[in-house]
Amino acid sequence: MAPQPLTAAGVRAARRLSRGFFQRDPITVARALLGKLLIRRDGRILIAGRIVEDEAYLGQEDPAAHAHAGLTARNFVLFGPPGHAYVYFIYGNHYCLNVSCQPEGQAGCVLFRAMEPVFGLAAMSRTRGLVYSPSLPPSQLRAISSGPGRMCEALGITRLRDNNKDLTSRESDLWLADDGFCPEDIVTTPRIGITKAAERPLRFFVRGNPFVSGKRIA
DNA sequence: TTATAGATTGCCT
DNA sequence: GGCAATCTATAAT
Repeated sequence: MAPQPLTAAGVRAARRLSRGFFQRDPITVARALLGKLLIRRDGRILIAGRIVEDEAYLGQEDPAAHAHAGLTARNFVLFGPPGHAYVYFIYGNHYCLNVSCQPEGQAGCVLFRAMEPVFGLAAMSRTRGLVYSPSLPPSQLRAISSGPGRMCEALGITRLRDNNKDLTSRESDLWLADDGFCPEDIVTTPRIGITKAAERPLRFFVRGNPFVSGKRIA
């Protein structure tokens, strides 16, 4: 299945999500974020993807969450105001993007795991070191942004550039937006790639969407 | 000060 | 399917 592309006008018309959207518990926010657009503006270049997979990480009571250790120099964004980007470097190679949830002082976030590229596919592919053509097979289109590290690379997300950025600010070059799209069916599974609290059903994805990471399920 | 595991990916057999 | 790459936070000397 090929991605469902948007026009530049379609991307610009989408309404930016406000702080109140993120000022809720991570499970509610994670579910609500599926189908929303993640948009980057790089000068005159616009890049956008539709969120199709994410995971909720709770506060200090969640052993798998970075907030579990309490407030540190690395995770301070999680304890700050909602709607801010928490970016960390993992395995010496990749960045992962989260958005902070809950009122200020309360930790919690959503990890973005995969998006369906909808605008700027050539630019994303270039950043990913891939060669783009509209007629690529699904397996190669998936490689653009299915996976937390791949998504970040496609959007040019780094810790230096984006950590602690307010994604709800009008000036931000990275934001989330609602274009009215609503996923029909959401699947819930355990989170991926963790060992602690690995049984908790806190991963969510759009059923049947080919850009969800990992093996094809449901 | 040194060791190790980690919210991953891509290349190898 | 297996495993190396390669940085950082945190635990262990």
